[in-house]
Amino acid sequence: MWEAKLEPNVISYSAGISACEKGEQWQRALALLSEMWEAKLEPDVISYSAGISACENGEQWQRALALLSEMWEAKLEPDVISYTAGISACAKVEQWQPALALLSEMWEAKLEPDVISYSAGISACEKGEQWQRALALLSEMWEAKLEPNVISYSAGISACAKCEQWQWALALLSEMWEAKLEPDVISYNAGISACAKCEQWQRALALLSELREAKLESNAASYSPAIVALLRRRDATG
DNA sequence: CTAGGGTTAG
Repeated sequence: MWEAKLEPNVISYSAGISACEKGEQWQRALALLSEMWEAKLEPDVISYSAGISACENGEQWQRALALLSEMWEAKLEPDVISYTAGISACAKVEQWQPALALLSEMWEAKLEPDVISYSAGISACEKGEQWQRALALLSEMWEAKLEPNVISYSAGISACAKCEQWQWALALLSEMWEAKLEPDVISYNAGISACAKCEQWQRALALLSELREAKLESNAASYSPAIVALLRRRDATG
């Protein structure tokens, strides 16, 4: 654009930053942010949030946090989306403590985290194998009148699955029905995975049937854990 | 008109 004597604006730069998604492109994203300052095109909240997401994809969680600080310094108040992107950046690399710290920081900054922020936090707990904390976040959402949705619950069930807490995974599935939230394939698959990991193969198969009865389209992730559980049982029983 | 955030297996 510069070469064509067309001056890019803040939106063009933000789009460019957002395009720096894969692999090592986070460096390019950060370079674009600096370039904006040099060109006196002040990056806005969206440009920075896109930069934070680029850091997430590049697994650069500290740099994501650094961008959030930089925003405060530049008097560009990060919004709910900027923070949520930061939480995801931490989640991606299993940094559940900084992810939860960001959630608290949001409340302190009077930036009310929304359902997406909490779901990202639950996902961070899942990656960091903190199932109790994932459950705590779900309760916290209800208390804050932020109704968890199917995605929040699926993330919670995954956290239970990862930590081999099949009873809690099933409890969350029931809780969804009580809350009139219909579990989707992802919720079921996470539940099947939890049961399968704990050698609860009958329960895994029961969930698989439920999934089919609900006319939800099963996929490879629905069957793999159940098959693994059955194979383990076969090996165990000879 | 054109830009930013959350869920599943192994």
